[in-house]
Amino acid sequence: MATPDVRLEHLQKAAEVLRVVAHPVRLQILQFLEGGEKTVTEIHTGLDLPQAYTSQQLNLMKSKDILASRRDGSQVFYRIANWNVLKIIHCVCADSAGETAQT
Amino acid sequence: MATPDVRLEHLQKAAEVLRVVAHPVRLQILQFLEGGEKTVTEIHTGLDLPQAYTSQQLNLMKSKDILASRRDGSQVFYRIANWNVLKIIHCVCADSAGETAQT
DNA sequence: TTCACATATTAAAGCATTCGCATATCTTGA
DNA sequence: TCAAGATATGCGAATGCTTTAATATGTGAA
Repeated sequence: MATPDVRLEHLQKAAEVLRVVAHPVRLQILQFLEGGEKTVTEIHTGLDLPQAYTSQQLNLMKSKDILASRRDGSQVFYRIANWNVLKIIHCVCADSAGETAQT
Repeated sequence: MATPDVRLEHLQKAAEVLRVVAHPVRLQILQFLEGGEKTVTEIHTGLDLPQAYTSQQLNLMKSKDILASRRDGSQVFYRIANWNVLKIIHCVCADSAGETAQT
């Protein structure tokens, strides 16, 4: 019995989160962080990405509350703040993985 | 123990599907189709969208195998073909809904 | 303060998406 | 065949995203 407009707002916000997640590099980072928090250096060397580029993606995801960060000295640790995005990844990876092969 | 490259391919494909889903109108259409197949007219009048625009979005999602269609006379019925996208929607809606209010 | 390391910011070029509009195609009934 | 309803297609301007490169800032040690 709710007006459809209420849902539109939800969908708007949902789409916003999805749009950020819908990117190969950002998906890669999120998977990498599934094992626990990591520094920027660990991420950009571990995934072989330029430092500045990595920092940009991290900050983008942080601005959408998908990631959170913690500073320790000169290093900054990033971690997953919105674990629903991980569920999303598992859904969509189960999807494309299910058709091609198993891990 | 797999090379990371194998996963990159997956992520690339996953991101592609996600990018199509990550759009308010397309999310709206997908939710609308959750109840079962509907004609283009039902969709575009039900959601108050221009017909041509609706058809474009439907065809885009069909081209990515998210939707499938069936013709019956002059009408075309669209239905969800990839039910994983529905799971995705539920994840991301549970997310944004959980923080604001319940229905 | 100065150096070296870690991280963040900014600008810009190239490319893709969005969405409205006009119009084309397809289908059925008269 | 013609008209009308249902669906699809092509075009284009505005907007947004991606990515690189250069550079700035922040931190700790000497």
